[in-house]
Amino acid sequence: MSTKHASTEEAYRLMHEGMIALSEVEANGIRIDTKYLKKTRKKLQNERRQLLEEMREDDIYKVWRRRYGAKTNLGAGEQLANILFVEMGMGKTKLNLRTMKLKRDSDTLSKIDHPFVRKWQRAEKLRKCDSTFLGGIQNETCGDGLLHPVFNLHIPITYRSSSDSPNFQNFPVRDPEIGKLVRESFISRKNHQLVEVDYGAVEVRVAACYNEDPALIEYIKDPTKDMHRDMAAQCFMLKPKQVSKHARYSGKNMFVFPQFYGDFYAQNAFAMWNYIEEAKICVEGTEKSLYKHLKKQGIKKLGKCDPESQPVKGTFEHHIQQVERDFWGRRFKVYAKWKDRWWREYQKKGWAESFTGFRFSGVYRRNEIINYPIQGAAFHCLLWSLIELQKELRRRKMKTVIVGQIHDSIIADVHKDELEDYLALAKEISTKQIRKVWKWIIVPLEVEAEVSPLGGSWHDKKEYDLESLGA
DNA sequence: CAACAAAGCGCG
DNA sequence: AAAGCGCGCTTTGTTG
Repeated sequence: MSTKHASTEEAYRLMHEGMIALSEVEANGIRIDTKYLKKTRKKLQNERRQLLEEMREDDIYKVWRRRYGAKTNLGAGEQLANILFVEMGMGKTKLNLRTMKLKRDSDTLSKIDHPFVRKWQRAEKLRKCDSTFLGGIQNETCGDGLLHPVFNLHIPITYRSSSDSPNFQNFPVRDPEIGKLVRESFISRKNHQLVEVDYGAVEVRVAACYNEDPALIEYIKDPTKDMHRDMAAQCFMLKPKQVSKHARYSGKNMFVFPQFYGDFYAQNAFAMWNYIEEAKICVEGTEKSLYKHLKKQGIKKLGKCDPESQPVKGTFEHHIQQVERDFWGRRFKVYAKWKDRWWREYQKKGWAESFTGFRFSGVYRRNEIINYPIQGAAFHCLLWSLIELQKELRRRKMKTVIVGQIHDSIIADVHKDELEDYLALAKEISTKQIRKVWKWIIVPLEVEAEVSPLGGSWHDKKEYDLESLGA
């Protein structure tokens, strides 16, 4: 391997300075709309109460009541599973043989077509939103309206960070409705606006630094190429032009990323099939569902997706197996070789080391020892940038404060007169300066920015064109 | 009553 | 051969 690695001393220094920088972030705090919290929690609780009332009118509730009597609890998933799967024999689920409990996660329940189950799922979603997120924020917000989430560097075995009290790193965003409800709680200080700067595909870029796969590097360097679109096209047997936004999303999050993290075809096929069935994904520019399109291409069924049995020809599972074979055997074969080499080296030495000088020693599984140094080093790019950005804000006596960090993004409360300076600075540090210090970064880095309007909330953030900043 | 484990789910 | 990973938080249900 190259000599471009950081030393253990440098790794220590990064942790030391990182912890100091993050403690400043923590001290800064993020402003909370406490009135909005109160109002919204009440609203959620009312809607949930309404749903529970309606559920008590359903015949399923009668069965529930007969089975559980005074112990009946409409919030207990275990009870629900027993009612649906044992008492009423609706649908199928799996039994955990160790604990003898029935599975009742949202994928399982979604397959049961009944209004009672829909209401139950909705009620649970509202409860999680209310108690974990809004409640968590409310309980930790100080009298001055500032929230000070804690950031840790000494906990994750990957050498990433974690956050608690409350966890600032898992506020909803994928579900638009819940994301809005929660993120409207976060507002800017007076004359400030919330700004989120995040690295684009930093894990993939850092992975490319380790494996030096020419095909992967080409995808990163050539802006006209799009790996996720291409993989979606291959998975769904489309031309690249026929790949819709949703199809690309599926290719990215249900094939490419899981594959990079060591998942395997059966799980990918299962997830993608469910997604196109439920979300009714179409061939781009037409009304034709992907489901139908695949049927026309000779793929009529999903397949068993059981790791024990070989996939049957003509199933989606079999097709995705072929795509996987092509992915590692042809497209990214240098990456595949690197993974084998990395694993063998680790088995020989008993440890592996990240580019950033952090050592992973102890017992790891194959996927872990391959992923952690990538995941860790990707976060260290963010941490390094945060440290330097913080230093520069202080040096320039700026009013802008960094208020949070989410693995590959930095959230700041930026003074209205400092917006352009801040964005230019953040971009310069995190894409240019870092590469002068860490020579192991052999591919370009990119950042994207989202800015919320003055007086707006974290939810109101809009894409900001960094190109418009000029040199 | 407190302490704990398990399940589930939010994010990257 | 194996078949993603890491976190934090809440609720339920059990145990002592």
